[in-house]
Amino acid sequence: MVTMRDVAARAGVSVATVSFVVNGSKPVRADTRERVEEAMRSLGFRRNPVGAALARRGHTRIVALLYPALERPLTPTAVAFFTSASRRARERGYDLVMWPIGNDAEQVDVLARTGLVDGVLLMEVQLDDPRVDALRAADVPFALIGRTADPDGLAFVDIDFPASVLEALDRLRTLGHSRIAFVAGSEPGYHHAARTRAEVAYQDAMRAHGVEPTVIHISEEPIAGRALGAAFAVDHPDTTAVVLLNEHAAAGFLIGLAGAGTAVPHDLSVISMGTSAYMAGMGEPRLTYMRAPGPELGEWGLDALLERILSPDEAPQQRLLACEFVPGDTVERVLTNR
Amino acid sequence: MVTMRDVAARAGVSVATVSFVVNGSKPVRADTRERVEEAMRSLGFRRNPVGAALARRGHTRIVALLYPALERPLTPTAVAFFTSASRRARERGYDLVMWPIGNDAEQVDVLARTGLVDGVLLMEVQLDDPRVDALRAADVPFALIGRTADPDGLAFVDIDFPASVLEALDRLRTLGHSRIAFVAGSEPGYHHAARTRAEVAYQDAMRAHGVEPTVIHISEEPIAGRALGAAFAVDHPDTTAVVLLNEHAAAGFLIGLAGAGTAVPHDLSVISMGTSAYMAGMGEPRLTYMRAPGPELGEWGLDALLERILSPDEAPQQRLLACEFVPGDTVERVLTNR
DNA sequence: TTGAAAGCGGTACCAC
DNA sequence: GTGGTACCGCTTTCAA
Repeated sequence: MVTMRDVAARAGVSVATVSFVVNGSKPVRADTRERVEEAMRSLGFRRNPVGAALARRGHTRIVALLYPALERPLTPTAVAFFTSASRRARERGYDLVMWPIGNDAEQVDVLARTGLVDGVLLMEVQLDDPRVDALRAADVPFALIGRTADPDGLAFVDIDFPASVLEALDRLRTLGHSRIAFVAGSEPGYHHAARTRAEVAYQDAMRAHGVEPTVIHISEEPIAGRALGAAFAVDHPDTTAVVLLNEHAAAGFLIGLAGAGTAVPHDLSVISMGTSAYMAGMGEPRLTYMRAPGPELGEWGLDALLERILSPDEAPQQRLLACEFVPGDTVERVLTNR
Repeated sequence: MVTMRDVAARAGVSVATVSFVVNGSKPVRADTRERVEEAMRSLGFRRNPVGAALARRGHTRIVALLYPALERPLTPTAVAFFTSASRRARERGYDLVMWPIGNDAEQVDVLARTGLVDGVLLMEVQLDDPRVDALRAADVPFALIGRTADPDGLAFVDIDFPASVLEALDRLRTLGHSRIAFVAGSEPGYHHAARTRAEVAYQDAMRAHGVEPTVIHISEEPIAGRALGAAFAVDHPDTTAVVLLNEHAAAGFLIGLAGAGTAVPHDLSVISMGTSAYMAGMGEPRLTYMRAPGPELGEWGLDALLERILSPDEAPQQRLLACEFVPGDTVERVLTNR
C-alpha cells in the first residue's frame, strides 16, 4: 500500500505538503504541486479514508441509508429512492450505502457510535420512532424520509400523503363516487407514519362528506391483494371505488377482482397511491395511480442530510411533496343507477 | 465520545488492558476485567471501528454487497439474496451493507483499498468481469454471486441455470412441446454470465433435438413483457411454449398475451426461470416457475466470503444450486393437432 | 497478568 | 509556501 509518506519521499517534500495538494486545503506552489502529483501518479497513491476519518474524528464521506429490510419488503418506490439518493451522493462526493437494520433503537445506536458513517438517512419512519431518539442521543447527523408525529427541529423530506389522498378522493367524487374504501398495508406493531397520516386524512375527508369510512388492512404482498379482490364485491357491495395504499398488493388486487368477475373500472374504480410506474405496469387494466416522487425525494433527502452534516447550525430542511396523478384505465364515472 | 483512555482511567488500568478485555485477545484477571467492564458500562463505551481498522489494517467486521443498482434494476430475487445474506452476516457477528457501484473496475478499486470493509460479495457478475480483476489485484477477500467464464480459484455461489433450463425443457417436452422459445433480458453491453449460460444451454438442447432455437431479448421491465405478449402469437405462430428468464417482464408478458387473446396455457405454455414467489404471485394465471434459490445462495455466499476472510488458505468454496420447479397454471400438454 | 510505547495513514496547527 | 509534529482511537509487541 502506497502511503503519503512514500509520496512525500518520492517528491522530496513533507507529508504535510502532500496532504495539502491531495485535499487542496492550502495553496501549494505550482511546481511543487506538479512534483507531488507526478509522484502520486507513478506510485499509484490512493488516499486511505480510514486514516483520514480517524484523523478528523469521523468524516468518512460515507452516509448510510437505514432500512428495515429484514422486516419490511423493499418496494420499487424504496428502490427508486435509494438509487436516486445514491446518485446524488456520488455527485456530491459521498458514498451512500444501504444498511439493513432492525426496528429497535439498539442497532442504530451501535452504528451511530462507530463513526463509520458521517450521517444517516432513515426510512420507514414510524409516528413515534425509537430510532429517531437514538440518533438524536448519539448526536449523529440525520435526515428522515417520512416524519414522526412531531417533526419539529428534524430534517425530513416526506410524501404529502394527506394532500395526495385528498386529490384522489376529489377526483373520484367528481366522477360521482361517494362510497370509497381505503386499503392499506398492515404490519403488526408497526405504526408507519405515512400510512397513518394517509388513513387519517381519508377518514376525516369521508366524515366531512357524511360518509362512514371503510378502512381495510391487508398484508403487503401480491397474494393478499388477490384474496381481497376475489372477495371484494361480496364483502363490500356498496363500494364503488377504492383508494389503495399498498404497492405490493395492487396488481394482485386487480387480478383477484377480475377473477371474481368484478369489472374494473365498470364495477369498481381503483386508484393506487404512492406507486411507481414500474408497479403500475404490472396491473391490468393499466393502473390509475398517484406516482410516488421517489426520485425527487431521494435527491432532496440526501441534500437535507448533507446540510445537517456540513452546516449543523442552519435550520433543518423540511420538505413535502405530493404524489402526481397519472391517468390510467382503472377509474371511471360511477354508474348513476347505482 | 467515550474512548478506551476514558475507560482505562476510570478503571485504573492501561488502555492495553482495556483492549484485551474488549477483544478477549489476552487473559485478564477476573477482578480486573470486572472493573474494566463496569467502567465501560457506566461510561457507555463502544469501540470505534475506524480506529480499530486503522490499527490492524482492516477488520471492521463489515462486509459489502456490491451491486450495480444504479444501472440494473433490483429484482425481488436480488432483494431476497440481500436480506438473507444480511441476516446470516448478523448471525456471524458481521454487518452487511449494500454498496451501489458502477460496472467499472475503478470504483471497486477505491472501495477495496479503503480498508473500510473486510470483504465483498459481488453480484451481477459478467462472463469477463473487470471488477473481479480489480478485486483480485486489490487483494480484498471476495466471493461472487454468479461466476465468470473461468471461475477457477474463485469463491462463488451460483444458480445452476443450465441444469434448470434443461429441467424446464424436459418438462415441456414430456408434455409434447418441441417448439420452445427462450425469452431473456437485454442490457446493451452487459454480458450477464448467468443469462449467457442459460441461453447457451437452451440453444444446445434445442439443437440436440433438431429444433432451431428462438431467442428473444426484451428489456427488463413489465411493459416490455406486455409488448412482447401482445404480439407473440402473430410473431411466433408455431411456438407452443416459452421459457422466460426475465423476472421483471414475466407478469407483463402474461398480461400482454391475455390482451391479445392468446390463452395461457391453452395456446401457449410459459415457465418463468429464476423467479421469486413474490413475482409469481403477480402473474395471472398463476405462474409455473423455477424458483430462484435466493435465500439459500445469500447464506452460502456470505459463508463463502467469511471463509475467504477467516481462512484465506483454504480452497475457495464453490457451490451451485439449481432452481426448484414450482407447479402453477401456465403449463399444459400441447395440443396434439397443432 | 499488566503496562509502556510504537505504530496504522492522515490532518492540521504552529513555526519558520 | 513548507516542514515538523502532535494527535485521532485502537492494537500489539515487548518488558516488567
